[in-house]
Amino acid sequence: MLSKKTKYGLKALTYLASVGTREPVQIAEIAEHENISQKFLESILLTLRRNGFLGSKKGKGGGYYLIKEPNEILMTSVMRVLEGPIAMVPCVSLNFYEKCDDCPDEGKCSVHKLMLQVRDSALEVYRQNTLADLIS
Amino acid sequence: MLSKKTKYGLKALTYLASVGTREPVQIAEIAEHENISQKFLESILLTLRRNGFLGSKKGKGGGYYLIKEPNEILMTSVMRVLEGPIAMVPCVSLNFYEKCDDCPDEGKCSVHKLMLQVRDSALEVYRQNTLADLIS
DNA sequence: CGATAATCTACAAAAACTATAGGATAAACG
DNA sequence: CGTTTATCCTATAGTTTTTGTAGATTATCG
Repeated sequence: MLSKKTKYGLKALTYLASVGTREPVQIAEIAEHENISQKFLESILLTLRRNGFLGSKKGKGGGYYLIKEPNEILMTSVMRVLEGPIAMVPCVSLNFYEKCDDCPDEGKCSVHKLMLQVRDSALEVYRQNTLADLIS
Repeated sequence: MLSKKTKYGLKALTYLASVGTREPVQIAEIAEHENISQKFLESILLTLRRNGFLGSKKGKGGGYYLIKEPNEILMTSVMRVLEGPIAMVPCVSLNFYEKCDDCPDEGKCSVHKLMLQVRDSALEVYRQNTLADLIS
């Protein structure tokens, strides 16, 4: 299942992209427009900022804004930051590889074999989509 | 992330398929061979049986065995039973559709748009793989 | 300065996952 | 029969992850 964190994060990014301008948008405005708990959204926007997707401005007239063009924001990187590894198993992860304790030979592991294909197909989708592609 | 339940369930199915015969295989043997907690595996095999993948036999010489040919067991059905819906969001699920509370218009939702593609690509992988394909 | 809005840490509630316990049931076998 | 074997079944406990909430702090604007 997709976490609410990812869902809300994606919606927030989409909203910021759809606004068009680079003017800061307040958390409250995003939260209200997308029906998200403001405090929860707050923490999500914070991680998006720390990972280079958003800029922020404090105080009156402050808020969050996109740092890059929507068509430069790949879903691969967004998903990795919000949802974590794209692979469903660490042993097929490109960026977060880890060997399974229980598995003596990855080459013969059915789970490995299947999840490798799932990872590749998901990766292709995320690579083909930028934030710009998700705006209707 | 793939749950351990799914991982272990897949491994158990693979093991039963690789054995080849339709002779019952004891839980203990599967658990030992695949490095799985026996008691946990027990509950997993039970749900696989209840969902029509396995047959079982009690008492001496008992155990679990495949009911169908490995090439007739599609990963779509295995994954749905073990892991749940293939879609990452209920609003793009074929078998478990549910509308989002927070989303006024699915057609305009960026999450919906992206997850629809992810579902389709995952579905294609699962449809192309039977249990027989996962045996090396 | 006073109001506004993001920042940050810590923590709490809820849900999901990963098992474990222990008896019930059924089959095989002598 | 009765004993042994192995699955069946329910309940529950422990852990981790998710989903938030609280409250004080810091920066900015006018």
